[in-house]
Amino acid sequence: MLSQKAKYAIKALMNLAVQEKGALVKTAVIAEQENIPKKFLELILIDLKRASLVASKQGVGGGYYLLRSADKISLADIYRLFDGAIALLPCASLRFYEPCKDCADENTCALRASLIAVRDQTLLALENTMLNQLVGQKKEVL
Amino acid sequence: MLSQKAKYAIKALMNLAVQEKGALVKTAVIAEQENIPKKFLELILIDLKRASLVASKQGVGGGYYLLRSADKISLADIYRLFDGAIALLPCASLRFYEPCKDCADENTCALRASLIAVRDQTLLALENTMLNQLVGQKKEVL
DNA sequence: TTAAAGTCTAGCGATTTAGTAGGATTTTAT
DNA sequence: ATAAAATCCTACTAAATCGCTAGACTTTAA
Repeated sequence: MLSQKAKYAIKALMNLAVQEKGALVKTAVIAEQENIPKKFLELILIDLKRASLVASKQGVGGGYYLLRSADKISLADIYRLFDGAIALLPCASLRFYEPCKDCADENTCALRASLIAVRDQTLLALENTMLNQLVGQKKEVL
Repeated sequence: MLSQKAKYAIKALMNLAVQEKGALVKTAVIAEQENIPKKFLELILIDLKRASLVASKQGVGGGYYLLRSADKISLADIYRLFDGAIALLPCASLRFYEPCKDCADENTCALRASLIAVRDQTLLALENTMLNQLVGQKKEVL
C-alpha cells in the first residue's frame, strides 16, 4: 500500500500536471485543492524537488511546476522516492538491494529467484503507469 | 516489502512443504531450522492455522503440517494474510476494499482505474507464484 | 498423572508514520 | 531599502505499527 506521503505526492503531481505549460502553483493552492495539510505538503514538494521531478521558484509569485513532462513520470518513480523498494525482499531489489543475512547462497535461492520474477512483473506495471494516465488526460485518437 | 512476519511464514511453510506427506513438525524444530524466534513463530503458525493453510495436532508427538498441497498455496495467499491489501490504495483493493473519503466519484477516478490495473498485474504475479516454486522443488520433466 | 506439545492474552521497546511548529532564506514589488 | 510573499530547513511530537517476549492455559499420549 502507498504511504499517505506517496499518495499526497501523486495528488500534488497530478495537480501540476494539468496546469498550462510554465505555470507556477503555490503550495497553499495545491494544499487547498487537494486537501493536503500545507506544512506536510511543503516537505513532500521539497522531496520531489530533490528528485528533480519538480522545480520551484521562490518569492512573490513563486511556486512549483513539473520539471519532466507528465508522460515521463511513472508510478515507479514516485513509489521508490517515498516508499522505497518495490521488491518483496531487499535481496530481490534492484535499487535498494541488500543481501539476506541468513541466506546460504543467493544464487541458488529459489525464494529469491521467484521474488525477482514477481518484482519484474510489478515493475512492468508501475513503470508503464505514467502521471498523465493517472490524471486521465484525454488520449489523442491514434 | 514483506513484513518479517510474512517472511517467517513463508519460511515456515517452505519447511513444511518439503516434509513427507503426513509428517508432523514441531514449532521448536521449524524455529531452529529456519532461524525464527520460537514464541514469535507460534503466533504465526496460529495465524496460518486460522487461515486453513496448515493444521496442527496438540500434545506429545504433535506438530504442524500443510493442509493444502504446496502447489495450491500462492504468495498472494500469504501476503494478504500477514500484510493485507495488495492494491496500492484501499479503493483499488479486491479483498480489503474501502472507499476514499475525498474522492468525488470513484467510477470516473482515473487514479483508481490505473491502480486497479496495476493491482491486476501484481495479483497475476503473486497468484501464480506457488509455494512449491519458492521451495525450488525439482520440476518433473514434461 | 505427568511431560510434551499447541493455544491464548497481554504487554513492551524500538521504529516508523503523519503531522506540527517556528523560523530562516530568497525573491519580487513598491 | 524594505515589506511581503513565497520556498526551504530543522526539530519535535503523538499515535500507530512491528518485532518480539512472558506466562498461563489446554490438549494429548504414554
